[in-house]
Amino acid sequence: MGTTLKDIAKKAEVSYATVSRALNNHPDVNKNTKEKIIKLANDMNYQPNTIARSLKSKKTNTIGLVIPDITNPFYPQVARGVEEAAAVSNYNVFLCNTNWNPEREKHYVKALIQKQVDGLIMTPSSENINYLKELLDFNIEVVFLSSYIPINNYTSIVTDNTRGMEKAVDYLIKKGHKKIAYAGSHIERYANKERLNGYKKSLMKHNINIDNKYIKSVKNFYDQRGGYKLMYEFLQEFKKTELPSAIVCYNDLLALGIIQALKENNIRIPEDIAIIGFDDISFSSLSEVQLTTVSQSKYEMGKVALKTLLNKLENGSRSTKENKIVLSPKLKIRKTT
Amino acid sequence: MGTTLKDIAKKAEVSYATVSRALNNHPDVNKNTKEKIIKLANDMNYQPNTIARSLKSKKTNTIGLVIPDITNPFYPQVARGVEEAAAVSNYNVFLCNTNWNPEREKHYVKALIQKQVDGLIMTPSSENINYLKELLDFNIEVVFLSSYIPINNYTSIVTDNTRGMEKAVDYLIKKGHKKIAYAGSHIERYANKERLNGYKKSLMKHNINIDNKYIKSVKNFYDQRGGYKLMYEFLQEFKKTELPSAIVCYNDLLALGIIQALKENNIRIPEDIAIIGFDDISFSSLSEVQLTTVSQSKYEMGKVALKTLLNKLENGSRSTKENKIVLSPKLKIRKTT
DNA sequence: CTGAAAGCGCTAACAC
DNA sequence: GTGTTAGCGCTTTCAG
Repeated sequence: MGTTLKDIAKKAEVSYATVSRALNNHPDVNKNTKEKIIKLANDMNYQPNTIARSLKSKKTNTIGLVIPDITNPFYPQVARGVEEAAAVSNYNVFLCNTNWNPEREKHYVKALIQKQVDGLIMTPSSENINYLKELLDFNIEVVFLSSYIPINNYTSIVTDNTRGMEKAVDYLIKKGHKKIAYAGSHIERYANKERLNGYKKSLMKHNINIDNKYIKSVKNFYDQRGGYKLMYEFLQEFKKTELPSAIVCYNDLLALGIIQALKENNIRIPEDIAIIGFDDISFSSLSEVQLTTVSQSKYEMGKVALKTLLNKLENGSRSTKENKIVLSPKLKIRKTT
Repeated sequence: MGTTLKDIAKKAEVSYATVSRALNNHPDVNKNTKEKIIKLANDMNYQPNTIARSLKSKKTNTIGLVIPDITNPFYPQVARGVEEAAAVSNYNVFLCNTNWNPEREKHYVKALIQKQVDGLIMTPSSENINYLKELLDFNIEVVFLSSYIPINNYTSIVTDNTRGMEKAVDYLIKKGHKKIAYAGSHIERYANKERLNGYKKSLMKHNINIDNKYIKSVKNFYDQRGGYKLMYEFLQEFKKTELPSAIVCYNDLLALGIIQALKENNIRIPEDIAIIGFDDISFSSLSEVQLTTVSQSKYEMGKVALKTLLNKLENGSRSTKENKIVLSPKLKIRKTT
């Protein structure tokens, strides 16, 4: 078993309160005894039991990171940002993969609350307000990631989705494209809606008709598989000459699936159809892929989320006035356009 | 503040010991009072403070996952395996990215110990025995991942690296390759050594001379950048005709970097040089990449690691007799060979 | 079946 | 400058 304060106190022949003080750099403690205690603590390889400390202080220096799927390459970057910033401030982070499953998510949030995490950073599996209000009815501090949840005193860290997608479409139009399709994901999700808005905004700005048959959304799988299936839907519905000349995608994973389907059908990229993704996951820049995409600052996003959360923890939830912190996306032009 | 046992006890007009019993399904508690208490607990949205419980029970149902870099696509899969298996058994997992930095690693391990994690799953930043003995001198249960550490009662979950690489080289030789190079990583690491052994084993088996100039290792970066630089070294050292006709790589990331360098030099894959990776990260199967590779069961590995750890926690460190649990790799033949 | 009380390891008033 | 003590929220003997 681990050494405790008492063990040290016994050896040092002082009360254990003194040991506590010595080890916590309290001003009022004799220099000699302090040194003696510190030496003893080192010798005995004393590790404070932070759980006991937390019980008293009501602070665990622990946060929960609740995300849908660490396997989507967007998240590891974010997680790294969260984690590194957390380490700097002496926090540890619980990783929870909800798998887009609200039941699992509830379970996780409960478990985290019971473990007394100081706060939560999450990309919720559902953005339904009532669901979230119920889920988070534990007066716990939460920062949302990549989801905008318009509840008072919660803040969300997001990329400017609309602007990002608008830039992408602007660029396509400048290159002469007229028939541009939008391949979306979770139809009701904030990020998807915003990106779709950006798409529409650009079209309108350029007096191009918004044609609903060019707007499609993935049903079940929010990764390559989804994009792949979605592209086949396009291929079935349209004659070759009616196919869009460009497709902007909700994210890179979808884009990759779409590209695969196109290749299988000997449709050239970008000559026949140009593709733009969103996220800029690491593999989009591979020489083989070279996907044009709207880049999100993933690492930065994680870092900002963590810092925002800590700020709230230290200064109260209203210390961050913004309900939304918006990061700027960048269009990265590569070989698929 | 959260509701506590006492709050419930007050309302229920019983002692809080009774509440504890009722909520923990103790046999000896009156059915009516039990129901009343459970109802009350629900109404008051009672969440047990597991930290207080842990202080008493000396068990936190928490483990630490210490890995070098969640950003390397090998790890998210493993992490998912760990995490999902953990969830099933009601454990939570702390994610720690060491960034291959032993100092950070020490810091993390200490923090985790202080947070009283029940055990650790780790891919250590260094496999030095003395380093690890010092690091883990806290009688804490540890399962190693993808690193084999020959210390009593510790167990390691690994892929059969030697066999995997051997298969890869066997296959190349069968296809007629004679000049096969090995692109390695951390020269002193277990996994690298084993893979290199597999490479040599196959060559010897087929009476092909082992030529040290065909064995190279990455220096600083264990990802694409490393492979990229390494390939340029090859290109500088050899005339075109002397270049190997195939390269087996320590992992997919290196392979990807090598491929990029080859493309830049207009060397065709697989016609001029065939490439085989190791890991089978998700992007290796992309239609653009189609990397032939030795596939590791990453998700499985995480799951097994977690289960092994729990087994040790429940039944003692010697309950897992194997010092090493070995998973079988599979050669996935795609388009780079 | 239920209550009283000790104690997990630590912090922080409060005395002296 | 140091010791005593209460208490964080919970579990678990021990009595009754």
